[in-house]
Amino acid sequence: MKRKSLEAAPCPVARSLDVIGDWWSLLIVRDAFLGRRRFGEFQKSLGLSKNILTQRLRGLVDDGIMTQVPASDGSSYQEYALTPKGRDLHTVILALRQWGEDHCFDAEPCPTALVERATGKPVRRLTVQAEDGRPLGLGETMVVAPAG
Amino acid sequence: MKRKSLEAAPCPVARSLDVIGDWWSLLIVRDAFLGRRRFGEFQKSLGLSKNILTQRLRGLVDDGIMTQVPASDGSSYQEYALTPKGRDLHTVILALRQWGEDHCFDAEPCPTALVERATGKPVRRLTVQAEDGRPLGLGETMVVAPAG
DNA sequence: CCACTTGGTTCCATAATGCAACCACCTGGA
DNA sequence: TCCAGGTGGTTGCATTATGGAACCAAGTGG
Repeated sequence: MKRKSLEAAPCPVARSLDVIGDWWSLLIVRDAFLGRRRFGEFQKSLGLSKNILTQRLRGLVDDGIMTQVPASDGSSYQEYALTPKGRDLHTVILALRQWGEDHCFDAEPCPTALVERATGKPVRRLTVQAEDGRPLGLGETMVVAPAG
Repeated sequence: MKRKSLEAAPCPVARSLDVIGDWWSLLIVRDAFLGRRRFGEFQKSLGLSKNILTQRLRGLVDDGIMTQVPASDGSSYQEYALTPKGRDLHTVILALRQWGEDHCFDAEPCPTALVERATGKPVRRLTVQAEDGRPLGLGETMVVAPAG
């Protein structure tokens, strides 16, 4: 009776969620985007227990999303850094961020924003677009099996 | 010792994950995008047990992501349909899809693709962009607190 | 009116989570 | 050099969530 695995599912969404779909992994990745690299930083920031953090970090390393690297401050500790595969989660995190900004702050205003570092201007909103850039609504897309 | 709630977190990513960050909710939403509407359809497609599906659907309805509507075939059963809030998850699902296509099909080719219905051409790749459309790498963005 | 489908609920065993205590190694200062 | 504290974990145990199966009521089709 273990948790159902989706790793063999044909759908890429299911496979992604099988890897990063638990409660903490994406938050750890988000923290890594924010520059956090040390075990203690993640633990303090997320407020999760250390055994769970250990499990999750190990999972992220096993899945090639993060790697352990020597600490940048010269100490003999190790740090966790995103791999290219982990950095590719940027759009996933941004999509979640924009949805949360729109729908999870009913009363209060959302206290943070993602901006371009050079200009300080907010990042452009993600939209589903056709090949040529036309915006596509929900009914204008479909999922197909290319080489049935 | 219940699962830690992130609903009061200041970060919109955390709040999003608090709502849709469990193993099944986003997959149900994905199925809804694919046109599935009935309890039985979700259950057969996802292969999850009915009690869990009941819980998740109830949660999605409570959170305003889906609603129960009278069945479209005239029977007295009910169906589950996405609300506008649920439809806004389209970019989140697409981001997960693209990441999965890139990183979760090492050996085999990914068997499905999201295409524009009218043309059959694949949807454009999501990227993080500046206000004017320039692509932004990971180091070119930062999170700020607008009205500190 | 009766069999079958649909959409659940209930019960129970098992896995995941969270807290706290513990521990080894590293580091910095006296 | 020695020891206090920080870092990065592990272990044990209580509590929750998950998953499977059995059960059940209302709807539906013949």
